[in-house]
Amino acid sequence: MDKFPSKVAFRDSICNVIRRDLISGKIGFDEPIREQKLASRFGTSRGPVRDALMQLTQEGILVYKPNKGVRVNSALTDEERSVVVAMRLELETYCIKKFINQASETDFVNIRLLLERLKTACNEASLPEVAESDLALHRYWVAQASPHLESTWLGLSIRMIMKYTRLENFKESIGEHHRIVEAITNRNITKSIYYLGENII
Amino acid sequence: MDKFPSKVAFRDSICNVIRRDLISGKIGFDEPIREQKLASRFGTSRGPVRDALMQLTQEGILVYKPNKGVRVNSALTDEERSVVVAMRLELETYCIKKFINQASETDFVNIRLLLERLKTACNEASLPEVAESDLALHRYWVAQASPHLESTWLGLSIRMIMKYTRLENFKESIGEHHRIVEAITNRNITKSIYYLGENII
DNA sequence: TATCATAACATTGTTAACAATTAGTTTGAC
DNA sequence: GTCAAACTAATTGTTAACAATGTTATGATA
Repeated sequence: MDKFPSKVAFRDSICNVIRRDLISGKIGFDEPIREQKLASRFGTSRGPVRDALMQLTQEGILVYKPNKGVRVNSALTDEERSVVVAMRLELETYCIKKFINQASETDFVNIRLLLERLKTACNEASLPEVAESDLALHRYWVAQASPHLESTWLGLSIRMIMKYTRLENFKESIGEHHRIVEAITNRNITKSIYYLGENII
Repeated sequence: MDKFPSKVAFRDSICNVIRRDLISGKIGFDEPIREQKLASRFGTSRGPVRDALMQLTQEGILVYKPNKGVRVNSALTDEERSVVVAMRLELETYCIKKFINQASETDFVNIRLLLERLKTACNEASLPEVAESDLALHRYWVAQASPHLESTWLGLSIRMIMKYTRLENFKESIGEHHRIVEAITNRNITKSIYYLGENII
């Protein structure tokens, strides 16, 4: 039975676990997802599980059919994915600009920490962990710059990752993010956005 | 006590009603939303209401605080709104292109019907009804072209509307949509997208 | 009167039981 | 042997009760 940090709501924790299972391929496309199974896995009742599934449905990861529960959503087409990429780039570009203008030294410390975490994950070659720390890093400046749009951003990013990860070239990923973080901490907007564009494809 | 078409899930109906209340200003910003109140209004228990609130939270309309429930999310800043506009335009442009290439005569009949509904609403000057039929029209080609991205699109569109409606100039709205629909039924991609860009601002 | 602890209340979080629906399996007529 | 109807099991949908948390009102004390 999985355990959680105490204060976080059940549903969020369940969401995170399911996301990880999806990224790591533990749950296949079009595979049905059973509420009771998850409930016993997490040691809760079906209530919080339903909340979590509802949330992931809205994120576009899962798809819901009345009286038949949820299943993993089918993958985006290549065209759809490129639209999603463009939208995410639009959003994240705005966030990075804003973040660079408003970031404190503490923020820079934090993103360097997140970068370290990503590097570690890459070196350990653990795909779910890489995906998670990749998202966590990007998420940091998004959340700082525009909490309003954080959930929008998350939805886009998850769907991008689920289409095909591109996260298996770990070395590249380290380099790309190192460049981005460096440019940000130098408050160089142009370079930051350029490197971001190279990363988000 | 509000009533629903029988086959639709409770949560979706509740979502729709809340969305309408928000657009029409019935529920103010930062106003708390009580589960029990909604439950008795809809004649259900709190369960389905919670599902609906969860869904709207993920849409970005509501915001959730642990143990304190949900409240209406604060409005986007002007900058954030323009980012959302750009994203929606990106997405909907793709959908219209695709829609024009794949649409059947039935589809054209349907969007003409939806256009009529919008015109009627505009003439009756009922803001919630205008907003709803406006969304319904756009939603049609989005859903046809890319069901995968429908919920993404909805989230963006709702947040746009909530910032400020721009829907009070009913006459303009009729004209704009008339031009879009005409261009689409002529399968003229260039014009369709041009008029779309004039409409989504 | 101002302040703080405490008790009443209101609201959300969780659970388990029950209802409704769907999926699967057996039965039986032909 | 095949198909359909009836039955059974599995799953989701809904509900009401209870637990945990947050909010407000009360009252004693200084």
